[in-house]
Amino acid sequence: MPELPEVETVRTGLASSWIGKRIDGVELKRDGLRFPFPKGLEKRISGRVIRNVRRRAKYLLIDLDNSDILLSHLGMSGKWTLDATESDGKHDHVVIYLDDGTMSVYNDPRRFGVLDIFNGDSHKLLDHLGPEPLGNWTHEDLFSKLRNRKSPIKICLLDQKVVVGVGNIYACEALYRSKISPKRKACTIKKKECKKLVDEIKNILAEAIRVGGSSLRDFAGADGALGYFIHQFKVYDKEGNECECGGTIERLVQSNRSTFWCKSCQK
DNA sequence: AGATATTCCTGGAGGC
DNA sequence: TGCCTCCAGGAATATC
Repeated sequence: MPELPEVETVRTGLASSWIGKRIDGVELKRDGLRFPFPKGLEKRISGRVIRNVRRRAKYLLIDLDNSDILLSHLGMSGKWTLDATESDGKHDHVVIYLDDGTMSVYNDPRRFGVLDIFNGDSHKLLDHLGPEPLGNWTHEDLFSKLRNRKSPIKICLLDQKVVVGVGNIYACEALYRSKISPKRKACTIKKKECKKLVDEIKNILAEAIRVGGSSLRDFAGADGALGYFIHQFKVYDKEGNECECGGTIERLVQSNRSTFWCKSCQK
């Protein structure tokens, strides 16, 4: 379940392995993932040199030397394996051959991922995205986005127009740290609470990136598979556990998604 | 425009 | 053992 920190960690891994390499060939083992692969993708990227690997929200952006940009989203179960030794796994969908003789394999059992290519600064999947939480995102910005929203704060945090990169896990954890109930209508969150929430979102994402970065070697695994790592969570998937305040962690369903929280200390 | 439900997909867990 | 159902996740899409 890659959220922003996991994607950022994958970006670091891909960058260190890919930048400066030329793509000698590409093999697509199916028609597409969540969307069909663009027509002529193999021809379009073969021979190109990778200039940079960037991230926007949970999207990986791979800059090629002809200013084309390859876009990769891991969906929920996507994984890049660098320096792979084989590429015939059940859910291996894309193989990229680099000029150093290595093979990078994209594996994704659930196929919620995306692989696309575009040129210019506009892409349908990127155009509507909200602010990066680790950029100069402020509590004033969050406050103004929430002021007319009647849905629960938890749901708004998952809305990529409000802020990007925060998924189900970090939304739960950030609300817990901020002592804000996930059920609160977003428009009732005070400016001071937005400040706390923004601070905690920045904190937990930065912490997770640090953990991912420092454990990149282990996290990458012996086979070089970049996926997601296990972070220490306080409430996520901890239903029934005792909270530090003495209360009990509970699970509730909001818009068909699990929310974990402590009724005693989140108000 | 905002809110809500549905959709994609597979694997793992739990029930019987 | 095997089947069935449910659940997890991101985010576009459709519908109200």
